[in-house]
Parts: sequence; structure tokens; C-alpha cells
Amino acid sequence: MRNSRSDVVAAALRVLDAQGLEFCSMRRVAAELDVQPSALYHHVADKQTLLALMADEIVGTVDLGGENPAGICADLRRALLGIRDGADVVATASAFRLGASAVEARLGELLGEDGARTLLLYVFGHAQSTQTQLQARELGVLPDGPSPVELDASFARGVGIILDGVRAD
Amino acid sequence: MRNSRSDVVAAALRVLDAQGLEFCSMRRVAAELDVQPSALYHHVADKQTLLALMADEIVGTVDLGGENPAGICADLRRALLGIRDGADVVATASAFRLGASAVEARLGELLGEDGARTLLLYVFGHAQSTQTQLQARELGVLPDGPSPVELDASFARGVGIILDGVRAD
DNA sequence: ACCTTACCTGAACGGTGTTCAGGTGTCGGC
DNA sequence: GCCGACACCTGAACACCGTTCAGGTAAGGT
Repeated sequence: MRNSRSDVVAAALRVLDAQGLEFCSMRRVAAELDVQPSALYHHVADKQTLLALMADEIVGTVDLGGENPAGICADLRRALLGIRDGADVVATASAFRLGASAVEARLGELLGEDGARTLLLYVFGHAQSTQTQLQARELGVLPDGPSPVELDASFARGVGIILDGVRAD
Repeated sequence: MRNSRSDVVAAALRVLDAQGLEFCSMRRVAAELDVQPSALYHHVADKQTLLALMADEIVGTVDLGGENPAGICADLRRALLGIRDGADVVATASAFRLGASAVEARLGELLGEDGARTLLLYVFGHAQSTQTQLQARELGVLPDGPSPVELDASFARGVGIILDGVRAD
């Protein structure tokens, strides 16, 4: 069968994970599908749209069922770190429509609007910085810096600070 | 006289403010100086380095003298929003060397390391989202959404939440 | 007067996102 | 069984991008 929209998104996510955001070009995604670059535009308006769909796919795995905001944040973080440059992709795509995501809505129910936004921005920022640092270390530059375990702990402490602050309101 | 390194940075900031990050290319910065693109590489190793220097220039105006963390955050936010796409530029550049900025060090003195990082990530994230939204409205897309005044208030509430959380530690 | 150095030119390379005219195969209706 | 519509794709092109390189030109110190 020919390719569908979700084939394109899936291929783009494979390229992202294998090569990183910098090299996740329309041409490489097309090559992953053995197709000309122009064929992608039948499924997707432009690259920005494709990135938004990728972001949806990434955050779509987050479990929103729990009542514990810290748990949701931890799961969101897992989703962001689960794929190369995932935090970058999701943060950039979310900036264009903050307030439109299911995660923010769920956190809003539990914490109120301000707390949800504060927490979400923190999770994105921390995950982005974590991913950049881990990647820099992998590449050999910047061999010092906190360990993955320390980064996990730092994340948890930040979430704790914000949740304490929300409760103090 | 011929151009110096700071001439290049200043020209880049002019292009950034006039055209936005998307169009702030080496070629346009060179054109702003009436110079060939290759001439820039005499002053700057590559584009990433130039962006880092621009980020330094932007956050360099932040007043670190006060004792009030909220005041420092407000001033940082002013600096980030003071130039088009400033938040994006600084956030991206900072991701590569979180922990190395003077602002983080100063906030660290006042709040401890975790609180400083949490607050800083929030300020960057909120400013980035603010700038994206205001820009989208200017372009006519997305005409609804919070007003600038509401965004200011939302920022202040978020900072308040985090500072409450730090004190609750 | 000479040499070094800082700054710049001009051309080129390989890559990018995106558009467009046209081709091809599949599927529903007659 | 035919035929039109439509989804999907090709191949070429456009205008840009960051970066490199060999060479040129002028100023400043010795």
C-alpha cells in the first residue's frame, strides 16, 4: 500500500530518534519512506505541521488517569526523554498553542490554571536542559556535570518546590 | 574603520529585532554590515557562537544588585521580551551551559541551587510562550488568548508560586 | 622599505524547505 | 466493462542556508 499520514509521522519519529532534530529534514524523512521529498506534502502542509504531529504522538503516551500531579509530571518527563530531542520538539510545538494540550488541561483540574502552566513550563525546561546535557556528554564535550541520577533528583525537587508553592496559595 | 566582533553582534541583534530569529541568517547579518558572509567568520567561529554572544548581550542588561528574587526575575523577563525572539535566543543558548550564567549564580545565592534553576526555567519558558503568543497575534493568526496585562499577571503569579515553594522547603 | 596581521572578497559546495506540472494506479458508479 | 475522480507519487526546479577556501588589500610596527 502507499503511505498514509501516520506512516509519515512514524517515519519522521524514526529519523528523529536515529539522527536528532538537527538532521530530521523533510528529505531524510522522505528517504526513510523511499519516496521523493515532495511526496510528503501530500500528507502534511509543511515541516512545522509535521513537527506538531510528532509532538502529539510523543505526549500522547502520557497517562492522565492518576490523581497525583507529580506522577503525571514524571510520566510526561519519561515521554519527553524517551526519544532523542523529544523535549525540544514538544516544547517548540507547544509554545504555539499553550493551553491546548490535554496534559495542561488535566493538570489544570488538579492544580488550577496557574499551577498547571508553571509546572508544565518547568517540566519542559528541565527535560530540554537534561537532554542537551546528556547529549553533550555522549558526544564527549562537557564530560563533567550532574549524573543522570542527579538530574532525576533535581527534577523531582523542582516539581516538589512548585507543588509546595501551589499548596501555599 | 573595519568591523570588530562587537559590530557583528550588534548588527546581528538589529537583524534579529527587525526580522526575527527565523530570518536572522549569517547572510543577512553580513548584508546589514555591507560585507560578504564569509567575512563574519573572521569574528565568530560559527552561527551558534554568534547566537551565544547575542544571548550574553541580552541578559547582560539584567540588574543583579537587588536582594529580591522576584525583582531579578521581572528584570530578566524585561530583557528577554525587549527584543524580538529574545527569549528563544537566550533559552537555546543557555541550554548548552545551564549553571554558567551570572543570573543563575545570583539567584542561587538568594534561593539555593534548586530554587534558582526552577525559577530560571520557568522565566525562560513563560517568556518564550509569551513572545510566541504576542507574535502570533500580531500576525493575525490566533486573535484570541490572554492580553499582555493578563500575561504579566500570570507571570507574576507563577513566580510567586515558585518562591512560596522554595520558602516551604 | 618590508613584513605581519586583521579584515575582507568572490566563488564554490552541499544541504535545506517548498512548489509545480505531470504521471500512475486504484476504487466507486454507471 | 468502462470511465472518471482521486490519492499518491515523480522529477525538476527555485531560492535560500551555513560554511570553506584561496587570494587580495590596507594599516601598523620594526
